[in-house]
Amino acid sequence: MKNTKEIIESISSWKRTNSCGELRKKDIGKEVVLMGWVQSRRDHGGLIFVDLRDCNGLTQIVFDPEESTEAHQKVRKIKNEYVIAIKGIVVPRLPGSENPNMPTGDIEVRVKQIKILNISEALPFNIDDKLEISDNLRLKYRYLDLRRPKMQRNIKLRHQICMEIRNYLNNKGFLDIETPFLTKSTPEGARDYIVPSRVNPGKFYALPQSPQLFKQLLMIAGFEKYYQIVRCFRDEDLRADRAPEFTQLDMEMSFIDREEVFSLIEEMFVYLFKKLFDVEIATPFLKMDYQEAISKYGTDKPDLRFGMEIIDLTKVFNKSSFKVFQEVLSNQGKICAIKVEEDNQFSRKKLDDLQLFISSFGAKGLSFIKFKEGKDFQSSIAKFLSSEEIEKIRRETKAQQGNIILIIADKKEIVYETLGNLRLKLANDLNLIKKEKEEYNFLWVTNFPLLMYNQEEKRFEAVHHPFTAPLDEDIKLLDSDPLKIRSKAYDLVLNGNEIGGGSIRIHNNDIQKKVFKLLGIDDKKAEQKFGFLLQALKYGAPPHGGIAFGLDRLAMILAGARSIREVIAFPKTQKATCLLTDAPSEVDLKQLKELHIKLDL
RNA sequence: GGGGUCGUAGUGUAGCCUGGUUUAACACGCCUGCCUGUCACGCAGGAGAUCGCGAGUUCAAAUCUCGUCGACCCCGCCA
Repeated sequence: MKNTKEIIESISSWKRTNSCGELRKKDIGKEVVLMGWVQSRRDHGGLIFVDLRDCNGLTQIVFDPEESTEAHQKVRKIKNEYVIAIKGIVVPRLPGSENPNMPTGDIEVRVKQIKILNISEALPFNIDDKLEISDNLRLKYRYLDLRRPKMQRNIKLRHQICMEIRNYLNNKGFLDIETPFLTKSTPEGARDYIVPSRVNPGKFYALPQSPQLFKQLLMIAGFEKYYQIVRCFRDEDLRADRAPEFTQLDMEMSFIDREEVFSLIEEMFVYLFKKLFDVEIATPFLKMDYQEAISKYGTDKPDLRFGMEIIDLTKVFNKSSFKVFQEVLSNQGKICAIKVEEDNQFSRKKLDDLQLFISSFGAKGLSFIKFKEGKDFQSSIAKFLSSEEIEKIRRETKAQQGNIILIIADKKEIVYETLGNLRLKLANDLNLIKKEKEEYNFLWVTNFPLLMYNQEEKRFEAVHHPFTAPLDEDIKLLDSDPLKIRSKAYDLVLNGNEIGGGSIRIHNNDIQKKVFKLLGIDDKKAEQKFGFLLQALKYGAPPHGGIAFGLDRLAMILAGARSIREVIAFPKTQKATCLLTDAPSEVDLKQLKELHIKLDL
C-alpha cells in the first residue's frame, strides 16, 4: 500500500467530544469531534456525504468545498471502512432532506477538518445486516462480522443480561466466587476435555463440565449464597444451541428448599425483563410434573405457547384387528395421537414428509385419520378400524370435521419422543406460534425421576446428576424400587427451551453413598473419584441446592436468534474448530515431549 | 458414528434436473471518470470465476457418477 504514510495522520491532540449515535437537534451549533469508520461515501463532485459509524450509531457528515478545500480534497481519497476523525459544526439538515430512518437524521455535521487515522482494504463483505453471508466467511472474519449492527446489538444485549443478573444477585447477598478450570475428571456425564500435566507426567486435568462439586463445597464452607457466570466445557457434538465451551449462570444456596429457589429465580426474571425490555412477567411461573410433561407433550421441555397435546388412544385399540397395533400392545407399547385442527389439505407429499420425519426418531409408521362430513372419514388404516373404534377416537380426541388425527404406535419412549417432536414441527409448519407477538412462556418442570436404566450398560444412571436429593417421601424407595424415586430436580423452560436446571443436593453422607451404590459406583471408586465430597459431607454440610442457566441459550432466545453462535463473540464450528485462529492445531514436538505425550494417529 | 442441505468472480444468487448457441448470467462490492442535497445517490466506462478439490463416464462436464474436504441442520451423544 503506497502513500500510506502520507495519508495517515496522528490523532494527536484531538479529543472525541461525542459518539456517532447521540447528536440531535439540541446540539445544533456545537463544534464536535467525531471518530469512527466510513460506512458509506456519496460523492456529488461538489458536496460529499459520508455516513460515519461508531459503536453507537451513524451520523451524516458533509464536506463542502466552500467550507474547507483541504478537507474536501482529503475526503476524496477515503473509502469504506477507513478510520477517520472529523471536526465540524452540528447543523440542521436542509428542510425536506431530513432522514427519519436515522436517529440522528435531523442533523448533520459540517466538516471543517478531517484526519485519516487509518486506511482499509476492501472488505470481504459489507458491514450491514442486509445480506446473508455464509457462516464460513463470517467466522473467518469474525472481527468484521462483529462490526455489523445486528451483532453489535446481540453482544451488547448479552452484556446487559449479565450485568442485570449480577446487579440482582449482588443485591440479594450472593458472592461471585471463582472455581478452578484445571480440575479433576469425573465419571458420569459428558466427555471431558483433558489437559496434560507437565509437572506430573502421565496425569491429566479435566476442564470442568460445570462447577457442580465446587459450589457444593462452597456451601459446606459456609458462604451460603454463591453465583458465577462461568465457562463450562463438554467434549460432545454440537448443535445450534450447544457449543463445546459454553457459559453458565451457576448458583447455589444453603438452608433452602425448592420453593426458595423458584421464587428467587422468578423474581430475577421479572427484574431482568423489566430492565431489558420493560416487559412485565407474571409470577408465579406455571409448574408441571415431569410425568405430565412427558405424557402431554412428549418432552421434558414443553412449549406451552400452543396446544396440540398428546392424546393416549392405547385403550381405544385394545381389541384392534390391526396386527401392528396388537404387537405394540402385547409389548407394553403405547398408541398415542395428536390432533391437527387447522383444516389443512395434508397432501400425499406432506404425509410422506412427515413419515420421513418420524422415522428419524425411530418410529416405524405414522397412521392418520381425517374426519370429514358426518360419519365420513379417510384413513391410512381404514380397513383395520371398526366403526366403534372410529367413534371412540372421535370422542377421545374431540375431533371436528376437517381435523386430522396423527397416530404413532410403538414403544412408550419412542411414541412420546416422536409425537413431541412432531408437535413442534407441525406448530412450526402451520405457524401456530405467533411470531409477531413476543411471548415469554416460563414453566418449571419438577419431580424428575432420580434414576433411569441404561439398557446398554445394564445399570442405573442419574437423570440429573449423582448429587441430586430424592424427594423426602421417596427416600424409602432407595432400597426397594429405585426407578420409582422422584428427585428434587427442576428445570426452567422458556418457550420450549430448557434454559436452566438444578436441584436440591444430597447433604447427607449416607444417602450420597447409597446413591453412588445404586449408580454402580462402589465404595472404592466413590472414594477415588468423590472422596473429597464424601469427606466434606461428614463435617456439618448444610442443606443446600441451586440451579444453573445456559447463558448463551438465554441470550439467544432474548435476541431472537436461531443459534447461540449469534450471541457468542468468537464461536466454534460444528466440528469444534475456530476458523479465525485455526484452532485446534498441531503443536511442536518439543511441547509434546515436555508433556510426556506421544502421538498414535 | 449415521441422515440431510449447501459449495459458481470479493459477496449474495441464477445456470445443474434435461451435458453442446454460455464468450458462465444478474445484483451488490471493487477500479477509472463525471456529477453541489445524497442517505440502497445518480450517470458513463472497466477489471474480476478454468464453477471447493480429485478421479471417472463422454467426442464434449459447472451440469452426470464416485470419492474427498469444508460449512450448516438433524439423529446418536450432551448427568
